[in-house]
Amino acid sequence: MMKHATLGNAAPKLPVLTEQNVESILVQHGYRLTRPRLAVISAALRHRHPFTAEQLVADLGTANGGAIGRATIYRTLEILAAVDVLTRLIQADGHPAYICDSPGHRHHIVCSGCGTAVAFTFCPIEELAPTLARDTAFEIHDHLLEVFGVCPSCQDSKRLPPQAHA
Amino acid sequence: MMKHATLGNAAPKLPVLTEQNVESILVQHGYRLTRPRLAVISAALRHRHPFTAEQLVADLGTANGGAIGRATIYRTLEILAAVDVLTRLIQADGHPAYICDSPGHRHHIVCSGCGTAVAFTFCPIEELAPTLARDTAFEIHDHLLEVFGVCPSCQDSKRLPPQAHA
DNA sequence: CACTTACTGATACCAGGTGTCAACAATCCG
DNA sequence: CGGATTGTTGACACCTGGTATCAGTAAGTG
Repeated sequence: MMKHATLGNAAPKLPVLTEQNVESILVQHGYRLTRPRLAVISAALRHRHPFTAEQLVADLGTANGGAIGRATIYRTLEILAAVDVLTRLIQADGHPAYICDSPGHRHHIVCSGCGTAVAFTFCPIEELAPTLARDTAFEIHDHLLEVFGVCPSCQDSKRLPPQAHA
Repeated sequence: MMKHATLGNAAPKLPVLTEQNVESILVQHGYRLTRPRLAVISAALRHRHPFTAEQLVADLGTANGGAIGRATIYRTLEILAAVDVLTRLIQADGHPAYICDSPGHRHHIVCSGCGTAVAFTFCPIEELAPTLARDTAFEIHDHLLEVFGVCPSCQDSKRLPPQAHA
């Protein structure tokens, strides 16, 4: 068994999501393109690692140079998740974070060291669901799956002589 | 492929966890058996569905008849999870809840209607992990998996004539 | 350009949870 | 059994992450 020699796309060739992509998706869904939303989109896309909502608040919030309200940032993240260009994931410490992705069902493997997340499209629940539904008599509607581990570069830094400067 | 005709134990024959079990497990791990802890254990075991920490606070907290501090309740839940008799799971609405289980790796399928959770021991990540590790070069350490659906009895109530009294 | 309506930001609030610390009480030891 | 020791407790303050409200603002439309 276990014929899935590849995982859909574990690391390579994820289509890049641009600001233009996101903007047109928003318009297609009937959302207005406002200055605060554009700023949130731009900031979210700049992050290559998962980021927390409060990080965006720190970047863009009225407390700092920015002029975007906390509520607006949360609302915009919610919209981006609703149109499927943003994934909300749970980090190893249990706290939520967000990451921009092209639309489509995917899960993430998240590094407990640096937070880097790699998406994969293979979903083991799809094949488990029928058995599970039969055995439990539940109707299955959704699931939550995150994998936690250590990324290659954090593995390397751990292997270094422990005489680190800190 | 897909030879798992059963899921370990999806619904039947879960060994029952008693107060005595939990108490001896705690002692084995070097924890003291205090009056507040016994009360939390007893309250937690009384719940047959997942419960939130704040529910226990409502049941046992100093605000009500009880005399157990909020912090103590949270700390005790943490201990019970550490010795593996309590699972912290995430409900469909994203909020955490707790449920008592005999020790062992398991996941839950949680009803979005009534909150009922059914445990299963089959873990699809175990077989996925090697492929994932190879494809991403991550060291895999842990994972989070919850399945959401509707339990048989909530399916029934939805099927009833929609002239509900509410 | 004016108007409709979605959107914004300030503020207050909530849930869920953690840190601190003096008082307390399980257990150990003799 | 009677302390002493040390893990544990409860009150309290505080924190993160997020939501509700609502008057004011600005996108998009004709």
